[in-house]
Amino acid sequence: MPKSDQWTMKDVAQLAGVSIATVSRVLNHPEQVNRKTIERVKAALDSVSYSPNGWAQATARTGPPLVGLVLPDILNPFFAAVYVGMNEVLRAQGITLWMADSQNRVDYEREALETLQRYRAQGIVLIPTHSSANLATVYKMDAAVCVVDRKLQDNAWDLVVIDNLLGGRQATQLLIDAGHTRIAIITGPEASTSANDRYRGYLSAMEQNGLTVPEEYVKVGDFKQFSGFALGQALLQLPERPTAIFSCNNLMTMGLLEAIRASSGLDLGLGVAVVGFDEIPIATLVKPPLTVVASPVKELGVQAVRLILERIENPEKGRETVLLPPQLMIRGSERLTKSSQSVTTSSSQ
Amino acid sequence: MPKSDQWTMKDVAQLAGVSIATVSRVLNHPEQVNRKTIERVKAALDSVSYSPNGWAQATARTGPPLVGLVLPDILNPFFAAVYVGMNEVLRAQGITLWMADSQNRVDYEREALETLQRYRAQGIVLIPTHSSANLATVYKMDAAVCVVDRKLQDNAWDLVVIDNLLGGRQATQLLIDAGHTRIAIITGPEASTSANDRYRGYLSAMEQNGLTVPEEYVKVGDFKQFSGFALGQALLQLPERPTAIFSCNNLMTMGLLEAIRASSGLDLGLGVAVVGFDEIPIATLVKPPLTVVASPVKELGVQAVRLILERIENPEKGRETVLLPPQLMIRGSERLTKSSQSVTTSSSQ
DNA sequence: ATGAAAGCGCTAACAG
DNA sequence: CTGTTAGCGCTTTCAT
Repeated sequence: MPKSDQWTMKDVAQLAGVSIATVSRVLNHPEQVNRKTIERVKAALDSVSYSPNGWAQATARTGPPLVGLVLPDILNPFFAAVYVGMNEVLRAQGITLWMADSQNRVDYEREALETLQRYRAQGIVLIPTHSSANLATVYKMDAAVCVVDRKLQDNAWDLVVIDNLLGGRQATQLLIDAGHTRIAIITGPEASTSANDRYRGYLSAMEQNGLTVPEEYVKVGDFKQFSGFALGQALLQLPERPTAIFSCNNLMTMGLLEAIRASSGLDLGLGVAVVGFDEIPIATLVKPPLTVVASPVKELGVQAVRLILERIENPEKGRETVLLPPQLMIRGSERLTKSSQSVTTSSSQ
Repeated sequence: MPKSDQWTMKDVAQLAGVSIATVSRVLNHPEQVNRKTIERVKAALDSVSYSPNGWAQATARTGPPLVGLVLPDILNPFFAAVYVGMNEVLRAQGITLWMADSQNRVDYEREALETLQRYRAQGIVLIPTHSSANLATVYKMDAAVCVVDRKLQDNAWDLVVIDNLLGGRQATQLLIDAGHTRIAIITGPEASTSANDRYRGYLSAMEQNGLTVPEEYVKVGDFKQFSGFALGQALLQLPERPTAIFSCNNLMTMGLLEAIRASSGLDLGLGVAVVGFDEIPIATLVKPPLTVVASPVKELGVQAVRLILERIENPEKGRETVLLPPQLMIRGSERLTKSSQSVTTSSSQ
């Protein structure tokens, strides 16, 4: 319900019978103003429920503290958690956080970065969509930049990532320790460094244990639920079916579970074991509960903000990389249940 | 990597040997400028990779198109989907979307609203945390306001909501049709109008079918996962245990499933049936797949933006309410499986 | 303690 | 076509 147009300081000044400077003072430095004048101005102020024009304020001062977050998909709870982590510490500092969803598109990502540049953001946290597409744009940023979760090709900025190599290795080792030898992997897009690292961790653990990795055991997904489903089905239909699958992100794990559920003669823990990367909300709801390599997601945001704030403070500070160790949540899905031999018969009745 | 401070139009003008106005022109109305001058200015422009100061632009013009979204919890995919829906249509219009997470706190919500007011947002989409706490603040908004998903006490603004009454009725009827008579509900906080409507829908369906609702069958949760878990456990331990439970939102349904899973002698479809409100990502992954009353979530955002844009166009337009019908996703969890009689014995071995 | 005035970086008439 | 000029709404000297 827009009222008459917006009130300016000039209006208020006129109302209170003072100069515009005085109004500004009661707003920003009340201690410099006579108590009685304050009263009068305040009365005028909320008689029109005055609200300062943020844009004008910003030009007159240096521009307000603003930090931006550009992420690939807000529907992914992983990324949403980064927002939450950042927001918690920024709010305490009185800094505004602006989030943009690039929808995994490099052009949207570039737009978002340019917007942040236009508004002179002091800091930018970027979860890149692609490891090199927007490199040039990022170079031009006048803000403190911190890259999160996925590496850029040029490692010139502060960085906060999960130790994906370690995580991939741990997940795989978990399966090996559970007695599996035929272990498949559903990894992410080649452009994703996290996916690559997890994959490399997998390879390293396999090799270290003298296990072979048949080509058809390596499926490259796109980190979305459907690819987990489709590739999961493909794996389950192999003649030499893997007994364990390592799924490289939350959404694909969901899809994989769906595929397993849809398969005849198989079930989680019955004929096929699973370890996923990333916590998923249903991990404790499936049977057996799902073992995952969980990322300290909110912590990613918290650390990113810390680095940003430090760099705003001291722009000359050396580049820093924070490697957050993943957390093993061992819940049971990494092993087959006793009855797994009888699967085919028991479920076909 | 902040470079020397930021370049202004004045600098560029000087570099190109033209007036500041000319620079502004090549940026905004190039057709009014000599081709050769354009070249020269453009050269200067990107020799310093100039980026206009958005704040200054905003004061000089009317202020750029800006629409805000204030929601209670971005980690809840339901709300995140509203963001996505809004973003899709706003991006097409070249309007910037600013999102703030109120974390379900009225004070944070008020802060966010005031920020939007300061930046002269042209439109605000509000998913309220409380039905009355910030009423006064919302009244003062100079923007086109559209309330989404939860009603405010004073129905003075455009509104887009799910038809919760209908949804509650449908969910309950589904259970009744499946043969249940002992039907419990886990509803949401009393302050939430959606929760109330769903609850009323439940009551109405029960009454209409001549079924009684024992007091202990009505549990009031807080829309978070844990309350679903705790209240679910409480229900399952009742002497006169309900055979069906209607859970009133996504998170609590997750908790409820967890409680069922943790219970001895019971399982989904074995002794207890469930219908949930809101789609959840695991709905198709549990066994039997979960029947839900799903909300067209992105559509909430799309409709909200439509109303906002219409009102910006014509502020005098009458208040509008859009009631989106929920969608029944009948998947099986609303009924008990044949073997449900033998549950207690079969699982106690 | 207060007002006048300059300026923040940019846009948009208004003259030539 | 281009430069001069007057704002936009606010903050902040600099006087008084």
